[in-house]
Amino acid sequence: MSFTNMLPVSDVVACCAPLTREAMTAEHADDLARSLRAIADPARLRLISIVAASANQEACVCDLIEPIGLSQPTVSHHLKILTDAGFLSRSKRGTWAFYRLVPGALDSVARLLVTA
Amino acid sequence: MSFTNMLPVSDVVACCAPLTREAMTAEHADDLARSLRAIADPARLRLISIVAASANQEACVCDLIEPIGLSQPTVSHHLKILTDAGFLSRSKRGTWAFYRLVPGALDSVARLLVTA
DNA sequence: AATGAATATTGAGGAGCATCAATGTCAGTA
DNA sequence: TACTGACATTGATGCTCCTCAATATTCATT
Repeated sequence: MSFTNMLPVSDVVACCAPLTREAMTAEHADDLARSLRAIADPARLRLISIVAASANQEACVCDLIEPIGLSQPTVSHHLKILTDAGFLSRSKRGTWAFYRLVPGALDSVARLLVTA
Repeated sequence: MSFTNMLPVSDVVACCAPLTREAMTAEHADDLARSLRAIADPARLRLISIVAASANQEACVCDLIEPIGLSQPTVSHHLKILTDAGFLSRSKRGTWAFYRLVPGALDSVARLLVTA
């Protein structure tokens, strides 16, 4: 996945009618597809899920590697994709990196899918 | 995309708490990711959009090729993916194939994404 | 400074996917 | 039966992406 020209969800869904209201433009379709691709992966869905279900709605990478069952570089890779896409935010404290959900990001995408 | 073991959205989302309520299982993540991958493509998003915005909420392939701007086999390919995933239904009348939205399919996915 | 721990980045291999040209299938028609 | 039109399938090509090993970076501790 090339994440040059990645723009966060909040921009993608700032405007615009839901998917089924009127024929969408090619550009709008590209943007929404980019956001959807970021969450269309089982490892990333589980990362989101674990982060959301964690105490304080945040988790550090060290807490995510074992439950996900992938290598540390791969987990970091997925976290970067989710962060670049605007679904997660990152804050570093000491040597640890903590990730948390960006409020409303998932809901924005969900709103675009909903029918009427 | 291998569509062996493809199961429609309705089954994927029959049960289960939204993504952020509790840590999801690997199987559930796989299923949801499969559904999301089906719509995480600009051409397929536009197909859904055009079908939904058409008169009677249905459109035949011949009406879709020109606005999408891809070859006829490619459009058929995308329509098959959306149909297998449970987002579109197909009905053949004469030599024409008409596609329409499966009611509630998109909403089911949207419900899983929504936060709390 | 040197060491160790947590995370990120790089590079590579292999699987998956979008696309098209060519061909196949099937219904309607002459 | 032959032919035409609408759509589906097959096969090939090139690109995208997931994954890991190896390496780099960054921060705290000694």
